[in-house]
This record gives sequence, C-alpha cells and structure tokens, in this order.
Amino acid sequence: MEPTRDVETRDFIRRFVAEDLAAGKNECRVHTRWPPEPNGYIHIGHGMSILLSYSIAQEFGGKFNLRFDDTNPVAEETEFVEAIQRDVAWLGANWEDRLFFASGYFEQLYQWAEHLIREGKAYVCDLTAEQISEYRGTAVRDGDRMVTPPGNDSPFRNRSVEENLDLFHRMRAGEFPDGSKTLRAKIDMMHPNLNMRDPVLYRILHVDHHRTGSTWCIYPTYDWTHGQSDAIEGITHSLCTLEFENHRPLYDWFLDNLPVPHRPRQIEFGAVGISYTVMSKRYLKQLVAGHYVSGWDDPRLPTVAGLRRRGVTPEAIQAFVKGIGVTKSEGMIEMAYLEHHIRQDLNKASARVMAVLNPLKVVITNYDEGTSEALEAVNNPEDPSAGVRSVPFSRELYIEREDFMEDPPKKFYRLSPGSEVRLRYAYFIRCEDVIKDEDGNILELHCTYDPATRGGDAPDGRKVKATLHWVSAPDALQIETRLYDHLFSVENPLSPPDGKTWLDTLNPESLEVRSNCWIEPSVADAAIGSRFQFERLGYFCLDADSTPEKLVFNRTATLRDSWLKAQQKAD
RNA sequence: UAGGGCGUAGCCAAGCGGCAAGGCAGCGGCCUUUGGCGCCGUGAUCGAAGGUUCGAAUCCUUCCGCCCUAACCA
Repeated sequence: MEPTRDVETRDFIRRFVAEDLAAGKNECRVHTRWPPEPNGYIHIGHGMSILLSYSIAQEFGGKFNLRFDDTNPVAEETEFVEAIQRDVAWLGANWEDRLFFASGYFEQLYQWAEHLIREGKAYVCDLTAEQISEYRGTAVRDGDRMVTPPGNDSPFRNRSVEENLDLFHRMRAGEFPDGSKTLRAKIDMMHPNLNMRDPVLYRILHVDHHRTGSTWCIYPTYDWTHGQSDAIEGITHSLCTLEFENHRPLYDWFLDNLPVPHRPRQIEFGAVGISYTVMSKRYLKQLVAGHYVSGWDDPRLPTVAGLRRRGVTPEAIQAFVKGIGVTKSEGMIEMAYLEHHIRQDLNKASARVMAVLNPLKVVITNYDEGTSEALEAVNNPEDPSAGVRSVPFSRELYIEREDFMEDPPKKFYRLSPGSEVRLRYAYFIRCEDVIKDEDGNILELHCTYDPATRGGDAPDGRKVKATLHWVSAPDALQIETRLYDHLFSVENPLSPPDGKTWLDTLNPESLEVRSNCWIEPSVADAAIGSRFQFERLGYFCLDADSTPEKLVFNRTATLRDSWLKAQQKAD
C-alpha cells in the first residue's frame, strides 16, 4: 500500500501516523482498533474514541477492528456484547469481518506466559492482594501527606523455572482457590513507575466466562492482554485515553520480551466530558440500576442508545466529535456544543410539520361551519427536493397558548386582542374576542380570517409581524410528547455543591410528559424513529413506545428561541 | 509523596522563534410566511515570575494550579 497523501493531519495523532507512514513503518499499513469491555452500554465519550480510531483508519486507507476486551468474566455479559456492536455500527464505524475477542487469544497468551517463565521473566507468587500492594510500595498516608515507600521483592520471586512452570500448570488445572496465587512478570520492584513493579499477569477466578465457559479458571489481566492482542491483529496504532499512558512502558516491555509477530504503537489522547451529565460507566450504571432513568437507552442519558432514542443522528455525533478535535488535554465540553451540531444536522435533514403542545382553541367565526380545505405546506425550506404536503384547515383550530397574550408587553408581536397574525401557510387572522370562564381563564379565542390572504400573503401588501403554527382541531391527531432537559441541574455533577452528592444534583424537571398535544394528520403513518421539526418548537423523534392509537414523540432539541431569551433577560 | 500528563478568551481549539486561526456560547445588527435557518459585526498577549534573543505563546530556569495512576478492573 502506498503511503496515503493529502491526508489532513489536523491533530498530533494523525501527525504521528503520517510520520510512521512516511518512515515506511508497518509495511506502510494503518490499522486501528476499538477495544471495549462488555460490561455496560457505551456512551458518547466512547463514541469519540471509536470515531477517532475509525476515521484515522479511513483517512489513511487502513482498517479498523472491533475487539472485545473480555478478560474479566465477573463483569461481562453477552447482552453488552450485542448492544455495543449495535451502537458502534450505528455510529458509523465499520469493522467489516474483523470482530474479535481477547478471549479468543487466551491459549496464545498462556503460551507466551510460559515463554516468559522459561526466560526467567515471570514467576508464580503466593502473596495476597494486600501483601502485593505492600511489597509494591503503595503510598501510605502519613499525617496529612502521602509517603511512597520503596518496593521490595516478593519472597517468591526467585522460584526456579521448573517450580514456576509446575505451579502455573496447576493454576490452570484448577488446583488452587481464587486469589491464592498469581503469575507475575519479573521486572523491577524499584522501578519509579509502579506498573513495572512485577505486575500481575494471571489471577485465579473460578468463574464461567460468557464465551469460553468453564474452559479457564485463570484469567489474564488487561496489561498482559492488550498489547499482545494488538500485536496478534497487526494493529499499527493503538489509541487509548490518557489514563493508560502510565501503562505504555509495560505495554512495550511485553512486546519487547515476547516473540510477537508485530509491533504496535500505543498513543494516548485526552478524553473530554460534557457539561450537565456524567460519562463514566460506573455512574451510568448507578442511574440505571437505581431507576433514576428508564434504562440504558433513556433519552436523557449520554449513552449512544439514549442519544439514538432521543433522535440524535450519527451524523450529528460525527460532526460534534470532529469539531472537538483531539489533544492531550482533558476538558469539559459544553452541552450547548453538542446541541449545536444536533440542530445543524436536523435543520438540513428533517421534515417540518406543525404540532401544538399547549393547545388553545381558536374559532374562525367568519369561516363556514362544516367546511374545510387543504393548504399546501413546504416540507423543508432547506431542501426543495423534500417537496410539499397538504395540511387541512377548518373553522376550529388549536394554536399555542404561549402565542396569545391578552395584555402583551412591548415586543410581543404574536396574537393579542385586535392584533393580526399569519397562520403559517394559511391565512391572516385577527383576534376579535376572548372567551373566558367564570374564573377568568381563557377558554378560546374568536377570530376572523381574511380570505384574500390564502397561503399567507396579503395582496394589498400589508405586513404582519408574526407567523404562528397551528393545527385543525377536527383533523389533528392527539399525541404525547416527552420534553427533555438536562439530566443534572449543575454543569459538573461530580463536583456537587457542599453537602450534596452527585445524585442530589439530578434535575427534577429533566422530563416533562405532555399528553394533550395535537399534530397535523400527515404523520399518522410515520415509522418509529422518524425525525421531524415541529415548526417553531424543536426537533422531535417518534418513540418506540408509540401505538397506532397514540403516537409518542421525544423532543431531541428545542429550536433556539430569541424571544424566550429576551423574556428571561427582562425578568 | 512517587511516577505520568495538562495549563492559549466562558467552552473547545489552531499555533512549533517574527505582528494570537477557527468553531460554540454571549452581545449588537441585517434578513425572514419558523422571534428557526442564513448573513454581518464584536472579545485574549497566551497559568506566574525570571532569563536567552533584535524579536517568545513558541527556547531555558524556577514556581503555581488542575488531572491520572499507586486493583489479582479495564
């Protein structure tokens, strides 16, 4: 393969890859991978690394693997293996036929462990987890400061090759109970990097694995598995987040001391968070397990499944990720930045439709009772090819309650007593009368329309300041809408205000369900997952909870609302 | 404490010794049959202090702040 030219080297990783290519490394191949542990659903932070590894492979004409890092059977499940594949594919990363499992390399890893033992570079250790920690020189608290004692060799460090081989075989054979022995690399107990102080390679776990069943009772650790898996698959650039930077010397040590078929390179980048949400599996798990949300795919969650259900497109996520860039600094992206890319994509791609979420009845008193007509509406002003549709109009309509004010402030140019507005694609109407109940609550509006303004233009050239969306009451479908807001009420829930926990910062108004909403009939047969822009309101997506009798829409994002903003400023 | 990493406008981010890109947010305006979209305008001397240099965000020194690791998790 020729080194790829003209690739945009817009970040330090692409620069490294380009340099490696220019230097003729890896037979001029580029091959990346994404290595999830199947112990939960993936979130948009994972999405960033998936898309980073995948797009680099794409740009350099290389390949991309999906490999499950399934070395800890205690936490891993097939359900997650399936969910992760679904989510990675949906995001747009294509591993073609290269779906792998680290568990598929268990036998090879075992052979390489024996190799290390024979070389005198690994030994079976009988220390307990706690003792290993002590011998390693784990930092201890001394008053208000931490002290790091030096490391000490394990008393089992100098067992003979024969004894180690024998014990290791018997570990595999199941002769020893969980936790009683480990296989450790013999590196350097004085090494400044604690990862190099004789790391554990194998631990005993009499637990069934979701793929290998009861074949094994010893399982390799992450460090012992990762680089070798990369080597087996011919991975050239192994991208991971910054917390693994400390592990790179160990990653390299294994590759240097084993007869591996290939030499991959690990490169670390900074992961970013998003404001008003949490992004670690641990916290997401708690939210799901504690029923703070409806499940892994709750539309308020930053999980890929949640974003998908909410109506976010993969294209929006791809643009978002590309927009953030890649660096070694770990930042906090504002949720507004994600929302911007969601709107940007949906604005171009989604069909417009009219729906009323907080209905106020309007009677057009000079429109003939019992008649109706079909008006033509544009499906997407951003995309002429989306065509037009017809929308029924009749004597009784619903408009948004927020679009009428009896006693309007200065810059309110929607409907008010005596004022004239345009109903989108329909007519100009004027409010003649406000009908109230005994308590003064507004029940309905009586308006007149101007037949000459059909379609929304006045032949006499008179202007109107506002255009309102509406639906025809007898024709509209009643729907449920689910209006979402930030899951948390603070930017960073993980550093909550004094005396509060992160769960205390959950936003009690993150979900508002409205059951009395109305929508034009054109959406009656829309497929689950269809996305629309409800004119003047926001982007909505047809939820899987919908039935033919009752459609349910999730609000993906609101439209920007400068009137709302101006009002909030006035308050 | 040890080892590693980061520090350019509210957020993200270019820049790699020669007058500090861009995007998001904010603000002001234009346009408008979505108070949407689009368009125009608007902000920083680069964590701090020293030093090298004709010239430093970019090189050196010291300091400060934040993050990660110190599991037989990944």
